[in-house]
Amino acid sequence: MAQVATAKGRATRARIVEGAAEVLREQGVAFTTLDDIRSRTGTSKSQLFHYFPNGKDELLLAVAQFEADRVLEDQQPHLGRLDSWESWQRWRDAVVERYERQGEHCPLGSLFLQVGRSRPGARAIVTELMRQWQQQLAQGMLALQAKDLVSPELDVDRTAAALLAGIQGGVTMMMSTGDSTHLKAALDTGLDYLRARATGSGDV
Amino acid sequence: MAQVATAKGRATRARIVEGAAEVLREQGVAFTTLDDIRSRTGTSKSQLFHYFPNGKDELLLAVAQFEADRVLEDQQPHLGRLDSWESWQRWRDAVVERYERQGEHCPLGSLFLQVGRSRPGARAIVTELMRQWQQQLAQGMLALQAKDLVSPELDVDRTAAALLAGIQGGVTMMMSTGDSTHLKAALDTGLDYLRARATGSGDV
DNA sequence: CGAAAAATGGACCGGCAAGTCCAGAAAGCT
DNA sequence: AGCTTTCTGGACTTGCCGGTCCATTTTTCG
Repeated sequence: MAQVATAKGRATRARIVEGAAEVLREQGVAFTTLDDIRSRTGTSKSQLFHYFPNGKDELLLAVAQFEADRVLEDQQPHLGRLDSWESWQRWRDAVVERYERQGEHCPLGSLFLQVGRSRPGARAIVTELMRQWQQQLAQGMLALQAKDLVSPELDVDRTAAALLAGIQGGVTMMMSTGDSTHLKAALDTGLDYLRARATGSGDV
Repeated sequence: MAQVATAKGRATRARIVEGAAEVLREQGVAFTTLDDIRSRTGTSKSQLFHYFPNGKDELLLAVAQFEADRVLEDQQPHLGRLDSWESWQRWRDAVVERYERQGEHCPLGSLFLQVGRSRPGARAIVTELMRQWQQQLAQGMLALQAKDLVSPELDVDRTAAALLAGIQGGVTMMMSTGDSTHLKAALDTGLDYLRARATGSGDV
C-alpha cells in the first residue's frame, strides 16, 4: 500500500498527513470530510486515494501514527532522562505546557474512537504508545532507585501505571472542562507520592 | 421539546433512550444509525422524531444524561459514605467491578466526542458529572479528617482531583488495552497516598 | 529523446442515513 | 358517544460524502 517512489510524491503524502492532522484537531473526526482535508492540503480526490488506497480509514490510521509519534517526542528530552528530582519536575512542566498548548483537542482520543473497535490497527497504535510511555516512566523511577534517591521498595510498575493513568485522565478532563487543574493535580500528586518515598523520608 | 402527555408515551420514550444506550454501547456512536435504534426499540422513524424533535443530537444528549446518571448511582451506597478506611476500600472494589463489567465501552466518552464540541449540552453533562463525583470524593476525605483518621494538612481538593483523574485515565486505558490494570493501579496508589497521610503515620 | 511509471485534476456515481410527511390508530376528555 | 390530542407506521425525499474513473501532466530512467 502507498508505494511512493518520487520525492515529490513523498512530500505530497506528508503534506496530506500533516494537513489532515490539523483539520482533525480543529474539527474532530466526526465532522471532518475528505473534502475538508483535500481543500486544506491543496490536493485532489485522486491524490488522497493514490496515497491511501484503502481510503479514509487508512488515512486516519496514518494520522493517528503521526500524532502518536509526536506525543513522546514532545516530552523529550526530559522523558528520556528522569534521573533526578529536577528532571522529573522539568518533565512535569513540559507535559503541562504541551497539553495546555494543545488545548481542548485530543487527536488520538477521537481518532481511536472513530477507527477504534473495527480496525485493530488503531488499537495497536494507542497500546504501543502507552506501553512506551509507561516504560519510560518506570525507567525513570528505576533511575531514582539506582541513585538511591527513592526507596527500593517502591512498586515501580504499579506507580508508573498509576501516574500514566492520571495523565490520561487529566488530559481527558481538560477536553471537557477546558482547564488543566486535573492534569496538574495528577502530576503533582504523583510526584508527591514519589517524594514521600525518597530515601530518608517518611515510612511506608 | 418532547412534551409527553400519556403513560404510554412516557414508556415509549424511556424504551427509546434505554435501547439506544444499549446499541450505542455495543456499536459505538460512529457506527450507530437511527435505524439501528429504531429496530432495536421496535419503534418507527416518526416516533423517534416525535419524542426527540431535534433529531439525533437530542436523542444522543438524552442518552448521555441517562448514562451519566448511572455512573454515580452505580457507585452507591459506597460513594456517599466514604468515612472509614473500610468504606473507601469497598468503594474502590465497586468501581473496579462496575467498569470491569462494562468492559471496553465508555458510553460517555464517545458520546462526548460525537456531540461534543458543537453542542454545549454534552459538555455540561460531563462537567456536572465530574463536579459531583469529585465533590463526593473530597467529602469523603473531609470525613476522614473529621474522624481524625487523616492529617488535616492533606490538600483535599487537589487529592480528589488527582484521584478522579486517575480513575478517568484508568477507564480510558481499559478501553484501549482491555484490562483494568491501570484503573486498579490508580485507585490503589490513590488510597496509598491517603493512608500514607493517616494520622500517626509517616511525615509530609 | 522517448517510453514507462508516477502524480495530478476533477467530473461523476451511488448508497446510505437523517429527516419529512401524512394517513390512520389509540387514548384521553367531557 | 364524539371530539381532540397523542401516538404510531412507514413510504418518501434529500443531501452529503466516500469512493471511482479517466484524461492529462510531470517525472524518471535507459
